[in-house]
Amino acid sequence: MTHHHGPRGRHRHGGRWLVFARVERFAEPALLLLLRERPAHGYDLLERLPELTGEQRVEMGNLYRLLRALEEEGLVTSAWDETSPGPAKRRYALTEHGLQLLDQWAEALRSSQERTARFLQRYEERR
Amino acid sequence: MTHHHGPRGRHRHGGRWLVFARVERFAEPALLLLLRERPAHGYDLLERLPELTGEQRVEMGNLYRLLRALEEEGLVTSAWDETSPGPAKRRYALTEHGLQLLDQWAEALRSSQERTARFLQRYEERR
DNA sequence: ACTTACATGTGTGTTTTACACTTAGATCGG
DNA sequence: CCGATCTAAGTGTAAAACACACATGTAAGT
Repeated sequence: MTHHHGPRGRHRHGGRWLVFARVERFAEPALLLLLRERPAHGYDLLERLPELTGEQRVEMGNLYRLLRALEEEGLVTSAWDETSPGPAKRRYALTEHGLQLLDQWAEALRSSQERTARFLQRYEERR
Repeated sequence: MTHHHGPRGRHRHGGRWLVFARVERFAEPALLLLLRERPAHGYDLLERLPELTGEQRVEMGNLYRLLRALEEEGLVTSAWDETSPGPAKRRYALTEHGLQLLDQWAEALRSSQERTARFLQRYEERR
């Protein structure tokens, strides 16, 4: 049974297109920001991400993979949380490098805001 | 010789990350907007796109494919321009559907602006 | 005993983007 | 005339980003 996905940023729904206009890799700066506020484990981050990404829920499989990738790059560290009860939790914390990358993201997002603002201005100009 | 691509939205450069924070599929609304202003052919659009996307040049191979995809979806129409001299030009024009999709994009981009603004606000809060 | 919530993952297909390359008409310098 | 360069439109393909399905185990509630 082959899947039939539409384009990623655009989905047909009730005869019209739904467009999302997401920033690529936005889950990354979102994670870094949440982790700057306080260390947390994956499931916790998964639940708090929509505060930043909008209603759109980040796919959990990819989230865990992303966290491990960030760790490989030295942007976060992790350790099993032995203290708390329940299923084993891997607790992530931001590193100095991760903090720096977050700063870069913030700058890039400000540029993105300006680009989009210019687009919208030009869109409004002659319509 | 194997290629070595880094992550798409992030590239190492001189010891630090360069982050771009691009909106996914942004070339699409950019094309639609340019075509709303006046019909044009691919190469022309290629040169004018950076006005909207920033310095980042849109990859030409993908641009031509995107234009044909837009046509298949009925968002633009095209015809060979017989009149003008030089290499054959395929002239693209926006359709009513394309105009509607552009409107959807504009709305989505406004939402994106708000999301990003919220992110940046939260980023600035406690730093 | 069964279901639900918490928690962390793997497998894999699709879409989007990056990079390399091709073809062909026209124009310009030597 | 010959080669380089600009204009114009593509193809091929690999990597990266993302979506969807599924697996595994703990704990709590009913």
